[in-house]
Amino acid sequence: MTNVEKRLKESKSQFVEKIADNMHAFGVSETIGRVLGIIYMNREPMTLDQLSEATGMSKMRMSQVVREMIELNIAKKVFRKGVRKDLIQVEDDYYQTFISLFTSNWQRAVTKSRSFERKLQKDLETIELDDSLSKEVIEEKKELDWETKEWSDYYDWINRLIEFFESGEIFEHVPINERGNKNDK
Amino acid sequence: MTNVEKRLKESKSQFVEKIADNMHAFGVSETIGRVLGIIYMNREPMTLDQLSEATGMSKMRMSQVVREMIELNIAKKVFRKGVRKDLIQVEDDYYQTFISLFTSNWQRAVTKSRSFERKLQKDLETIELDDSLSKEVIEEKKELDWETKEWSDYYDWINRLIEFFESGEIFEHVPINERGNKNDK
DNA sequence: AACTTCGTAAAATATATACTTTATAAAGTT
DNA sequence: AACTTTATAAAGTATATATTTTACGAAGTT
Repeated sequence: MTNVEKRLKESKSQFVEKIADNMHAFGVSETIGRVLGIIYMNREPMTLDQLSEATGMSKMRMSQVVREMIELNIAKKVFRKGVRKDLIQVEDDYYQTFISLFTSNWQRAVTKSRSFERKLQKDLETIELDDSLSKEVIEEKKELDWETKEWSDYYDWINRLIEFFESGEIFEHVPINERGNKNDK
Repeated sequence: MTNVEKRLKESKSQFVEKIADNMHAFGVSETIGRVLGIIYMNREPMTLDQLSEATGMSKMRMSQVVREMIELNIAKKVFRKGVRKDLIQVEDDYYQTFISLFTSNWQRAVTKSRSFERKLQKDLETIELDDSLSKEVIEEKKELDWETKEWSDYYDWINRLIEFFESGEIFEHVPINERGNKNDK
């Protein structure tokens, strides 16, 4: 391997580390970022064995990580005729990866919260107010009712925010700085 | 304490747990969310001692947590005449909290990345291409140059996204579902 | 100046998260 | 049917993150 080749390889691996680091900052495990970076730089889908080889981690761990990535919508399994092993392909658009990472996270939070919300609201509804209660207590009840509604609106907003990102509308208002296509450099 | 009062208190504490849980899902420690919830529900700024009492955690931990919250822009120390202890107040707007949480996180990632980006770009610039190199190697060098620029654009986009959120412009496109003011319920 | 009160740094401990090993089921091959 | 290959579940181990304990300096009080 020539000196230039060595240096390019080194730069490439630094780039992968940068992707890993970036994604880690955005709340997923560093390994997820590293695997994404490795497949991205490879330009071709990869198998669990190849990933295991490339990361130095166990195949089992790769299996776990890939599953997480699929849940996050930043990877998918692809089929190729004659190949028995799973081939994993990743999202190759930085912006889309960013969006998937956050919206799937937000979505999970919304879903989780909804059922709790209903439960709390039901609880509050069954609390009967009568004249024997002090002004302060009645006031507090009202505040809690109000907070619950407010919280519900908040989650509604997050839902609309998710849609705003996933539909791509965000790019109309925060446009990508176009630099031409990868293939006409 | 009457039965109603007990149940209200229970609902209130559940609400705090919900805030904690929600914020945990958004990448900060559960304790940060709990502290925010506690101060929020208290409607008044609180001291480290009060927080320690309310959470059952050490005062030292409260000190650490509050500092993190201040860095995240979701809390601040307020001064009150005659009070020596620090009084901690929190952001009381759900939407603003959401925004601060994410933008400060994104901002940190951008800052961290910028210096690395420059370093990598410099490295790549010093790699000289000459005719002895294969077509593949030259192609690979070009791809890396392209990726570096692409990555730089991506961070630029995140910066503009941060501004889009922090300026409040986001609310023009994903409006809050108005329900009137807290004080006219 | 000696004495408190308060906040936080540094080191030690506990808990949660990331990762590996071992074991097993499903599908493909002989 | 016996034998491989592949993926993943369950349980155990290691590493990272959250939290407490101990200690100390800065500012206020007597």
